[in-house]
Amino acid sequence: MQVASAGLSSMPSPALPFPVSVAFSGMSPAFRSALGRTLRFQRGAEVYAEGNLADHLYKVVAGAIRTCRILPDGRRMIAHFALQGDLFGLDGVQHHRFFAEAVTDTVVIAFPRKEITEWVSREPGAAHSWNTYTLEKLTAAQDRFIMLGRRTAAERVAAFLLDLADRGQRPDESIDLPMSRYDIADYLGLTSETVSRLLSNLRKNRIIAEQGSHRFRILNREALEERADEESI
Amino acid sequence: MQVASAGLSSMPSPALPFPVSVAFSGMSPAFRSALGRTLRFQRGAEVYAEGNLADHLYKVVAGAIRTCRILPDGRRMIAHFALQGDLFGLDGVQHHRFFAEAVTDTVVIAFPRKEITEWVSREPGAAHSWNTYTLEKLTAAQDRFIMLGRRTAAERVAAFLLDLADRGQRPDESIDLPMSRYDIADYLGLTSETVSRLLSNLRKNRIIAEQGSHRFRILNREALEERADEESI
DNA sequence: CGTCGGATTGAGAACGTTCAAGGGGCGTGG
DNA sequence: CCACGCCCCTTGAACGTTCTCAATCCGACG
Repeated sequence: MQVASAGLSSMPSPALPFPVSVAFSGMSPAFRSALGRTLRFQRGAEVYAEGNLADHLYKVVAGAIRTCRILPDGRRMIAHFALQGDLFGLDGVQHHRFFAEAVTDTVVIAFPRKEITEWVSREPGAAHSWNTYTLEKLTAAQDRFIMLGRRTAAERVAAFLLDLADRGQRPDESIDLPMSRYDIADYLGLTSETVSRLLSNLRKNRIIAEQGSHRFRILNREALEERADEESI
Repeated sequence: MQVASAGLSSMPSPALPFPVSVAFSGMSPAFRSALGRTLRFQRGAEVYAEGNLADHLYKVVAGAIRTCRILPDGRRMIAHFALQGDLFGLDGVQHHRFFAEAVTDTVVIAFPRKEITEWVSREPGAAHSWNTYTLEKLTAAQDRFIMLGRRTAAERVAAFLLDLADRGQRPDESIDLPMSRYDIADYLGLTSETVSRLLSNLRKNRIIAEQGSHRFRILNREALEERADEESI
């Protein structure tokens, strides 16, 4: 499993001067764990449960994490997919209001929130960086309201693929979908059957090409963007 | 129009020591405007447009505000209703990504964000308060994902009424719905007809009683909570 | 008293779900 | 190495919830 350069460096414009923001790549495991503890999770393993004390923030080094909630009747909603380089764990003030699981075998670094708080109050500019980061997250969440409230199934799936493509940043427009159709459905507020049908439809229309059920390549980005009804800002 | 005691006091547990947190009620307009500018908007008037510089934060003194976005084909989504005492305007890092309108005739106070930033960096504890506030907003947004992605129309309407009842804090379980059925629909990801039908249904089942189309009273809170499928945490 | 915007109600259509069956990939065990 | 089983994915058909279109109603206001 490839280990990415880590730290809290996926932060906003003024890169976070938090000590962990240095690249971890070449560091010894001992030093790395002094800044943030490295944890490994097997596919399906729980990182934290709903209700747990939210005393850490996590960064995905490799793999993928989903944060979910399950309703009493079994309906599940996925709030967020954290991919390589993404932070997660900000789903509650005191206690986690979602649970987090590994989508695939995953390596994360856990940073005590206390340290972040101290860093924010200590370093000049840190408060601004941190604030910008949470504000960006808030803004992204609001965009998702529109997705879930006003977009059709086809638009959601197309937008999801584009989002993954942009986050993946692969040169050849290939998309790695580590999660199952069920996961995608629970992220988009659909059913796995609908997701499957819509992916098939995109394949039939030569907009995407399948390379195994968890890897796609965008053949016609323009058409995909049209289906996502991209209205930027 | 009744004017509430104002300031940024609707903030998290450790009340914000931002200068404007003092009650405005008895102050002269001159002094009030030195801290935050008081603005009045007629029903339907725009507070800010999508794309405007997000250089202020607003507090509703009286009335109600909606923050919305409209898709190219006319579909509209309302991200947030700001009622008496609520803050709004945090819908973008640099520029507003939604527009804000007055639902009814409304009085708001506009605080320059610059002042808030300065206050956060100046006052001890302010950073923590502010951070907690944005984190609470982020958490609330995540809860809304479940609402929009996994709840039925009936559950959404019931939960919406309970939310308004709790925010309104009226002793007699009466709910003031300043917004139209269209607004409610665009907030819940439904159509106005569906909202209307479900409200009629609640009325027929003696769960709520109508007191004019913009005021309801909860007759049977237990039944309403059951329909909202309340699963706390 | 008439007009207008919003609210309500009905009927039919559509989108997405549900239920059901079949297929395929992968790991495990024989 | 092959067979089996387990997921997960795919596809089909029927169903149901919600939307769309349309008519009517109601209350506020001139």
